[in-house]
Amino acid sequence: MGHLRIATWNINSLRLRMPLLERLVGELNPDVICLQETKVPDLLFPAGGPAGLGFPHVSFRGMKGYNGVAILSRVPFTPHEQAPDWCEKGDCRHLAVTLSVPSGPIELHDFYVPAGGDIPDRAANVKFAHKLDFVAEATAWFAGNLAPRSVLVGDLNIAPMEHDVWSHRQLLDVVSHTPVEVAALTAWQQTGFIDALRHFVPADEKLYTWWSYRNQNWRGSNRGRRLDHVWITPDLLPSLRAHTVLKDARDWPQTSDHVPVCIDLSV
DNA sequence: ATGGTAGATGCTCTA
Repeated sequence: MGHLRIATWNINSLRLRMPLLERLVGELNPDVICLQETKVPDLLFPAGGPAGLGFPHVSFRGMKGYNGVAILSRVPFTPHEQAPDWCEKGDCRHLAVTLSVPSGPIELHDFYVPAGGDIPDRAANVKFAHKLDFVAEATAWFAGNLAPRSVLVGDLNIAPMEHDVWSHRQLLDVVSHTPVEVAALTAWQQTGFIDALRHFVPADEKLYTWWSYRNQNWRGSNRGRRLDHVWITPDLLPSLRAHTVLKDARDWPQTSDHVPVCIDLSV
């Protein structure tokens, strides 16, 4: 039996941070990398880059300037051709593939959920409405289409638990931790997923994957949030071996405000 | 209460 390490990272511009992607490969040696905010149109995707890093299997969906997701893999996969167009915006926030591993196929979803703007009010802020609608659509879709042996990763832009943020009280009205968002994300997860990171880190322990660019003393003040997630279906729980939150990546030169996260599965 | 930074873009948006 082998192992499969699946990493997820909001890279915040793939072209700018190809050297950091190489560093990620060197430090974590993942078998699969799911990226968000690639910010590169498909025609400009650095096609030879992933193969040069040892990832010959690539799927990507990008657009000019914003959003964009990509899956890079050492193991063969089949891309899903028929993915929902969430909120009918065509805005490149989701990719799915079926990984071919010895124990059988694993379905992998890579999501970049809308950030939602600054005002946590659906009526006053169309970006917040979009975020809630996106999560509701995803919830409905997974309620009817969740496959066995599924892994869902990505920047979900919601920190659901009290200790997923530096101050539960102070962030209750801050987009990413409002009760309505938490309820929405919880409903999505409850379509059939286990929170793989919290399997390892107790609920009363702080766990963050993002620290704002606006706080240069990010480690000292440690005002982080857990916006990046790894969910698995219960049938994969016996295979779940380890997790990593690569916090030191937040100190890499010209890095993303998110850090890479990964899990190890026995396959 | 405010503003702080970053990336892509092109005289501003998104995060």
